Amino acid sequence: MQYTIAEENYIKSVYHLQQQSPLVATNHLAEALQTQPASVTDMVKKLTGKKLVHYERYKGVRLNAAGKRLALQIIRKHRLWEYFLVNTLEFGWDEVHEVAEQLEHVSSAKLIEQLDRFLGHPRFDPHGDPIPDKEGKLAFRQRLPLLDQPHQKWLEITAVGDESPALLEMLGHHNIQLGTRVRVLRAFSFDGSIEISVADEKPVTISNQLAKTLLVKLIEHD
Amino acid sequence: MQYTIAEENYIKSVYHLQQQSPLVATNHLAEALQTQPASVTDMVKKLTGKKLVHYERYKGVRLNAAGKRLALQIIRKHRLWEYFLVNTLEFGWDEVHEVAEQLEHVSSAKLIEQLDRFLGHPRFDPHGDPIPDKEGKLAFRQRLPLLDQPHQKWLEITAVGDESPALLEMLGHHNIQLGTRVRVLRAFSFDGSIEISVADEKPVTISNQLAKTLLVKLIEHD
DNA sequence: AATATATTTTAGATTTGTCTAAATTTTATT
DNA sequence: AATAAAATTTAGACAAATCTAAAATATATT
Repeated sequence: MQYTIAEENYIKSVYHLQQQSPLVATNHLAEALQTQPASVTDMVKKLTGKKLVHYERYKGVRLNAAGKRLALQIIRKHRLWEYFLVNTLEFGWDEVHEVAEQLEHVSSAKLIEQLDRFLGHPRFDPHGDPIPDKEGKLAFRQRLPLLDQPHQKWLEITAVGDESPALLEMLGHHNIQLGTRVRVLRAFSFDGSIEISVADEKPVTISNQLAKTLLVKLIEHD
Repeated sequence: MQYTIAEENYIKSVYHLQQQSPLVATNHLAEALQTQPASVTDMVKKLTGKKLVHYERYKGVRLNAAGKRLALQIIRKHRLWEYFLVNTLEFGWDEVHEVAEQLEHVSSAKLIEQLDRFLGHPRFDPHGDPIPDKEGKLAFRQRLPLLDQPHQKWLEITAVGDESPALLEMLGHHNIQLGTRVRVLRAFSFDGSIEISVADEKPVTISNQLAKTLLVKLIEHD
């Protein structure tokens, strides 16, 4: 079957909100979709009719197996397009979201398979989020807040928790990208900022807020 | 302003139908858009209100300057995407139309400019149709029906008047592509077929129908 | 446990793009 | 020029997705 853009957007939002809690509230969904709760109730009933979600009045919604499959397909398209925009068309990170929101609704299995192939089957998008494969499988990679990491250990930036131009500017300033290696040197209790060394260069101090937004994995030292 | 997909499709259809005659009939548009004449009347009134077309009851529609500009923008997107699908994602000619119909409605000036740049500013799409530039200008190239060409002169295939898999198969069989050079050797009055030499190889006979579908330009012999 | 507050649903309306059937206008035919 | 046929428009209806306001239900507070 084919779904409308509105239906696809609801399914995607339910998926994302379920990462926080397994049952998604009407108001939550309404806020995420920038719409009114009454509209959400209507659409959720429709999606129940189409056997994509499980829903109980006044309780909340969650995706069923078919809904989850669909959500992962849409997310796959979104993230592949983001990868394309950044790596092929030289968009900045912070410019891709809106465009990918549109491209993700283009429906053609061949288009996505060929795009994936052209891009070399990337497993992570430009923000470090995993790109579901054809079967919906997500590659795993640690995404621990830089803030809480042990000192002196080598870490690699794996993802960012925000896609704003402001963050991109900040990272440019500090010479940080996905894949950059850092070490936490010390923490300041005054404002929660931390001192880190970026790519083994001279130390810089970054704010608590930035350190919470950067996600890392622990790496073997070498 | 932003236009809906339906509005864009109407504008594009009016543009194409105007190539045949400057004033487009309601029934003509209805047929092209696979819809009912009554729906066309409604939409045409809406487009008149949005100052994209000039319309007189019972007479017909034509694009005004703004409408033509919009049509060329949409066609630019359509043909750039077709070029991308064929040349980057290795689609066949005959598989691109549907997908490009969807992609052409994605709205992002940067997307199109970067795509155009990535593709190397192509001036003709995979069917030989010109790709409007940013300002809406179309490159000119002769597109004369192969059928009516003088014998013995060197000709180059510049476009095809049809995008079907059947035509693609036919051309594959005869080793003909856009850019291929041919000469008309003789015509048969029995069924209107003609004999041609393809790339100076052994002669082949092609049907009247095929000879009408292939468009050529005259080239300097060398 | 009763009541107040917050959340969610229902009811009824609106917009967009479409439809069918009937009415109108134009074009073609006698 | 009158009439028949074709094309077009109008009128009224419908589905999708949304809205506001009111009603219903759940949760929190005393």
